[in-house]
Amino acid sequence: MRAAHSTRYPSAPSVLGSNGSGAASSGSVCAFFDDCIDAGCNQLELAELQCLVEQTGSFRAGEHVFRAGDPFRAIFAVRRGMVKTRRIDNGGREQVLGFYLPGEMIGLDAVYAEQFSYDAVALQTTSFCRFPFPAMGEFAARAPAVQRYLFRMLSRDLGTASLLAGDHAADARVAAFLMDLSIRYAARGLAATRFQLGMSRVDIANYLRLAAETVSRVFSRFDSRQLIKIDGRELELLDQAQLCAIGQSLRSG
Amino acid sequence: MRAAHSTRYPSAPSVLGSNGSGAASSGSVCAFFDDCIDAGCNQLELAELQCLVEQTGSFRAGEHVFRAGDPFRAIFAVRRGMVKTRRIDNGGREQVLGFYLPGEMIGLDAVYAEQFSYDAVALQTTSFCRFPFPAMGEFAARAPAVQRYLFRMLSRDLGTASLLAGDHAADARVAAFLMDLSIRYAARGLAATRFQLGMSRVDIANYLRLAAETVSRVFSRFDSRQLIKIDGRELELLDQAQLCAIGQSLRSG
DNA sequence: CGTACCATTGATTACTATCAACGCGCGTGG
DNA sequence: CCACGCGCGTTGATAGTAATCAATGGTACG
Repeated sequence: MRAAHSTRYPSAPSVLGSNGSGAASSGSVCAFFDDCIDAGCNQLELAELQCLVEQTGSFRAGEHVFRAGDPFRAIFAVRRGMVKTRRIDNGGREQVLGFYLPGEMIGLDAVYAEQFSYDAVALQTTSFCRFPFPAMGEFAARAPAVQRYLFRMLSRDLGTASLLAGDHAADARVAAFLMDLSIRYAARGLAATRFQLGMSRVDIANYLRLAAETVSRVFSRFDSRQLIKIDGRELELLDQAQLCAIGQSLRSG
Repeated sequence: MRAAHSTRYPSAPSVLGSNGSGAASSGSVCAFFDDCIDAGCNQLELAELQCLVEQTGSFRAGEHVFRAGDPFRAIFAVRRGMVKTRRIDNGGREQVLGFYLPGEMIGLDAVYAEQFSYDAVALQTTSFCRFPFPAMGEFAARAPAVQRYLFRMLSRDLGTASLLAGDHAADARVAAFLMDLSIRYAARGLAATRFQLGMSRVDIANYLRLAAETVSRVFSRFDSRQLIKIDGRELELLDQAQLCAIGQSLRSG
């Protein structure tokens, strides 16, 4: 499987410490730095990037980080907490577009647009690194590696979107969803087999285009099959191989 | 990939000569030129762009334009015919990702990647404009308008992908699909209420994540409801307003 | 002229949405 | 302090919809 959000990010944390700034915790704080290093940013560029970034205060659960229609002024990278992005369709119904874990970036696709096309809502107490524009854009224009990186992230999101859209089996979607989370946690050096899924069943269901009851039932089924152990939002993955298999099979063998 | 791509754009689309014509896009051959004009490319840049483009020979139905894994060397814009993009998942099943009409561009998301992530297959006899890289990339780097345009197209694709992913009602998906086609034909100045859908029911079904039989049934239902008139692959839209409504309503009112 | 492939239609099955009821934890306010 | 409401999560019963299996006719192509 491709793993929706993830692939690259090796567990390359402390590389940043090289240019002074106190070593950021064990898990890296921000995808941007890591990936910039991978992408070949030189030290000068990296230092410049570091000067650009700001830290936001924290948002509480339910608070908007930005709304659809807000002018685009910055990219956000989650430092702590969790965020969902969503859109409200013409019928007034919410459509959850994605979840963002610590270290992941939101708002990339608005880089060259004038405004955001969706809401970002904190699911827990959440804080960010903020990369302001147009300063950031100018920087990117001068640093090809950054430019390329932005593009690649965009392309990646594009592939991701169509991923969950694909299969229709509820089991498959949920399994793929769990494995995706696991992989993304692992990519940041966080616990990948035992973690809190920070969002409600309703949000998961909406994201996967299922009914909340169905999600709940699938969880129960997986639990009784010893594939996972779930208690409220506390999750443990017991058989990743099989989950992965379920996630891929629509109906084949 | 055979075919003689050597010519230098002989029958240049008349739209290009529009120093002040304003003829706009009535039957323009290639989206790139039109949109570049909209995006504010100056004449110098436009002329340069024209030098870069090549024409490909034609591909027959079933032939590959490129395959997943092929090194990325160019963006393709459909001149005539139709193309589907697809991916083969680990189970060996085909997943249709999209269809491309005359004037539309394929391969954008590979701009800064090293290789294509999906196959492109001609559904009919199809020919292309070909924008070679890295020449094109260097050009884009020098022309901010082009750069912005590429990004915007990428973002647009991203939004589109999640569009069809959303709802689950077969009627809604098919209706949205038809309206999407219609709008895209209209955008290129082609007949928008009466056209040939160039792909098989199987491809449509795969794209919409439905069974082929279901697509067939929905067509029949729409036909008997006087929403469309369909005979084989010849389609006429009789009630676009209602189709649009069906396409958006999942279950609201 | 036969062999695929495509499209349509019918019968049956399987899955998931929906409706409904219940328990739980939490914050507010009486 | 406790009652209450509210959002969340689980589970059961039911119904609707689309997948699947199956059969048929049309058409393009060698």
